[in-house]
Amino acid sequence: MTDRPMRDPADEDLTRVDSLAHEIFAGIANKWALLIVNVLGKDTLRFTELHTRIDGISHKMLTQTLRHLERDGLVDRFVHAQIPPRVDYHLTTAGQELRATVNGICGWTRRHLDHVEAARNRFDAGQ
Amino acid sequence: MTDRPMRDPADEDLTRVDSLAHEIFAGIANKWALLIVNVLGKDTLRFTELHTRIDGISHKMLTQTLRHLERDGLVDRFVHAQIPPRVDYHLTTAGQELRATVNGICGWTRRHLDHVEAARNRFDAGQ
DNA sequence: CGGCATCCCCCAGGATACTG
DNA sequence: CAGTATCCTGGGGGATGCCG
Repeated sequence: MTDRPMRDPADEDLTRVDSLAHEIFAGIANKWALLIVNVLGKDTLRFTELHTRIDGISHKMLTQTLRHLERDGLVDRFVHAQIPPRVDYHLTTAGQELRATVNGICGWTRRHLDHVEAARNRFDAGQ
Repeated sequence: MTDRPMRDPADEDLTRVDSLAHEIFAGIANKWALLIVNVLGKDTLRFTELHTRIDGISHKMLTQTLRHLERDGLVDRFVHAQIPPRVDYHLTTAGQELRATVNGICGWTRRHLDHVEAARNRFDAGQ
């Protein structure tokens, strides 16, 4: 938004709010984006399929997040010229690479359900 | 909030909004939580150190997110009985495990700065 | 079916200030 | 220095409706 040209890529840092790196990171580090990347996996899914597979996401957020991922080159969008419309989504190579590490977080979550639950009980017990 | 007892761990699914897995995942899948985990790394840092290392985070969000991570058993909190107060934060074993994959996302971001920038230019060019 | 625009509400989260 | 509490605003995000 503000004009801030000629930024040296070397000083791009995730922890600098005004850096490109931080901005890209922030756009990905939210549950809907990560879930979409995870659910897409290696598949090619159409809009409605994603919508049904990702419980709780609104029509609007799905569209919006998919646009964002497409713009950042994580998702390819294929529009079939037919009625009714059919639009397919697929992870790009870069998207696939991200998916690999996102799956790590998903896996971690599933493996630590009990750990977290126990920690919460302990924490809540001591106020 | 709603009483939903006796949930079979087997049907815990990240994509079910009312599942424990989704709730835990959602609490972690946001930029501040991930950045804190990343910045903490293997170090032991006090509140102020975190605050200065993570540009842009407010006092309130840092406290709040640290509490959340502590409650979920990702962060250990050490309060030194002294004046002025000194509070140290350190990743638990579970936190370290998560950090490994979070670093993957951070690394991915840094490696794909150019890719994303180019994709954005292409996207914006075609409207 | 999928996209986009509109309306609108709620709360995430920033700013500020007071304690121990 | 660290934590908690209060206030207040912006925009995230849901609901709805209309197009191609």
